[in-house]
Amino acid sequence: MNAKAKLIVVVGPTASGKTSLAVLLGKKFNGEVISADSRQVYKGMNLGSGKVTKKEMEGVPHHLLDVADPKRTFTASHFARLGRKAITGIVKRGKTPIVCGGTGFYIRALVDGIVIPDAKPNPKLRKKLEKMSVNELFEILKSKDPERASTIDPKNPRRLIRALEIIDALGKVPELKKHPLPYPTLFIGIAREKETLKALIEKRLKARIKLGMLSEIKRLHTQGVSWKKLESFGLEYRYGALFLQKKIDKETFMRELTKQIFDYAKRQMTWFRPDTRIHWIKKPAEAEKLVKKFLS
RNA sequence: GCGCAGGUGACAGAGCGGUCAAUUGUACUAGACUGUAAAUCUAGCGCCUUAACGGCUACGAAGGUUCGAAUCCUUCCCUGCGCA
Repeated sequence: MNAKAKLIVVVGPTASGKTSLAVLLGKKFNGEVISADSRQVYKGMNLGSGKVTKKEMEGVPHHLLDVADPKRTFTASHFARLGRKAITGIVKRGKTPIVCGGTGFYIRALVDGIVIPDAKPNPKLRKKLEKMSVNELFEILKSKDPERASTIDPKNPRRLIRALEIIDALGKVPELKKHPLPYPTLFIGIAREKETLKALIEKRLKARIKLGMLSEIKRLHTQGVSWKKLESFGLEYRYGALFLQKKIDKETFMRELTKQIFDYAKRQMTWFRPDTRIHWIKKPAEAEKLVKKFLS
């Protein structure tokens, strides 16, 4: 449609300041933000997921927030579909889409357009397969689709089960294909020293708790989100749920959660680090400069 | 001062003559990622070596016994508990 349309992607570990950078860029460069965060898509999960508030948006429209019900399962596939739609809309309006988030897989699915095999989650089959050992699962996979077996992590039950699920629906796991978005794309990554990040994580966690993060979790539970589900969301929701059920005490809650968030940040970096397209910046001004040049 | 127990890698804690650079947990570090991705999974973790069934230094310290010691003996240092 718009031959001149360009895309900006902001990534970085949790608590690095992506949200405010995206808003800043949105304001300066007439953009709209597409959140790429696997937890912020859920309604009612605000404080625990670090969702931007209306006020913090400063008038910059945000997409892909509150698009899912936490009682149901939302996936990368849904995200890619909705994200694509949102970006098309933004481009049509003559504005610049800014994808911003910490979920590497979602960003890859959306921006690089990896074609996720068209096999819906099959809870019945999953339940059955979950009872088997990794070795058994791997043996079955090897006999049914040796190609996928040769590339898969043979010890990861989740991957194994999904592969078998795809085979159940499609016969075999299709070769990985990509349909990237057709826009020139600038990748910006927020770099943070380990110690700095640690401090930011601690500070942010304390602030969230003060704002009522735990009552938010309690409310979700009251509204019908099971403890089990909340625990599966990880981090704030997992440890918050454990604490509210009195499975852990306050001290353990704080200590473990802080550590887990930091570990998560490291995992995020493992994901982003090898991506050579990313321009790592330390200050918002650097990002501004990059974007200015990129858009001109 | 006497009696008993004990000192092991970042910490906790196994090992009690060879197969031990030393089980395990935690911590730490790195990595993977085809519809759960804040999830799920993997690897490394004394030093040297690209790596090794390779070399070196190691189980409080110093000696000793033995073909061989983290493991046995002696002395010393330190810690805990009991009695003075």
